[in-house]
Amino acid sequence: MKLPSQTQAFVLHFGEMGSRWGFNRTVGQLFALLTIHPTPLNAEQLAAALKISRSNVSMGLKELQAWRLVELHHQPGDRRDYFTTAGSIWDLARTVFEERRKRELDPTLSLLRQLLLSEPQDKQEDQAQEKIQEVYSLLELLEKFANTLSKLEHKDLLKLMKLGSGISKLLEFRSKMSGGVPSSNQKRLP
Amino acid sequence: MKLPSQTQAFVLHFGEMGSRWGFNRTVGQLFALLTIHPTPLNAEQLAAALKISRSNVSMGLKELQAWRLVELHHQPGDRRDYFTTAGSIWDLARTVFEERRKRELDPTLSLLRQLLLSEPQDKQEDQAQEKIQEVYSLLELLEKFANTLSKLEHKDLLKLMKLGSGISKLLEFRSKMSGGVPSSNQKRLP
DNA sequence: TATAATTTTCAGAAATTTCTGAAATTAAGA
DNA sequence: TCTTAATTTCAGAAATTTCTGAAAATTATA
Repeated sequence: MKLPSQTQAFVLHFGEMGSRWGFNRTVGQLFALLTIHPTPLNAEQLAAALKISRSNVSMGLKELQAWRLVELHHQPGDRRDYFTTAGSIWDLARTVFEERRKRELDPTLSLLRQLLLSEPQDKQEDQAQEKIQEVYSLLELLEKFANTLSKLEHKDLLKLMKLGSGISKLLEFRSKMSGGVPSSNQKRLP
Repeated sequence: MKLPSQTQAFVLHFGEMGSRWGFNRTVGQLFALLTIHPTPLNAEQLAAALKISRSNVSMGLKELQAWRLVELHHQPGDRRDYFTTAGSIWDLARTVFEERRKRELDPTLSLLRQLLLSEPQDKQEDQAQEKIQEVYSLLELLEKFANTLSKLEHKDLLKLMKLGSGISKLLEFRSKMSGGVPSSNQKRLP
């Protein structure tokens, strides 16, 4: 497996960035290679192309499956598993976004919820809990917004992302119409 | 420095999550403690409260300064540096968002831009470059959207995040008005 | 059912990251 | 300027994460 130098650079870079995106170097490289390669690859091919051990590939693929980023293929008369990334580039970005939301937000929301249950015993604890409440409210809203974005149809997501500064005008416009476009989350003013 | 158990749990959790959010345990703990504590703290107090070395605190604070998440204070007649987190919870979230965008997106955009400059030498390279172009377009749009969100006024950001499924209705509405609310990024249909 | 091909698991090796203590540096006050 | 307090730096120790090779488990086919 000899990779074109462009592909090589792409794969190595995704390996480097992997740790910033929530996975390790191998997983980053596997993801990049499976994304850029036009056909499905088996574990042996992946190990050869990335010059890493077969077992490391196995673990990496398992991780990518946990992230829902790869899918299995089979060639007739070949019992080895062949892999590609799951869906279009946009599908993949969406999945990464959702999985990261799960891993980066959910555990904290769960802990903060728990901390907010206990009664503060003194002034100091009361102040702390107030701050915790603030952080909680923010993260909860962020989680809801992330979910909204996740559920948006591709067409709408594109439209939204391309709005640029038009967003604020649209929002302003909306409030002028006072309820003309009802939101599911916000009560209409009396 | 004895911390209330709530605070303790909050701080430890942020330490654990730190690595998922782009910093290490110490930085996560420092950030949490400075956020939840009502008054500015000096390095010695931080080291005592978190039971870590003075030098580790120094490095952690340096890192938090690089993230623009802390600010310095001084007490009259005391030459030690006292620290708090910079601004409100929302300010902090915004800063984390911006800094993460820088660290997680910019290096990749820069590399991909570079890869797109070279001429593909064969079919294989051409296919690869096509994929790179797709990834680049997506990330570029994401970067622009992130910037738009960053620049949004707090009031507008809240409004947007609270829209929920109302977003698609608003977007739909907008296209019906064909240019009624001009966007800076999208050409009006002829 | 036995054999062979493939994949997974996992203990420990290797690599990387984080943390500490000692020394160096900076800066304020005497 | 000298002294002392405070902070920073950094080499190496400690902790953590990643990776490998060998063995075990799984799966298909003869």
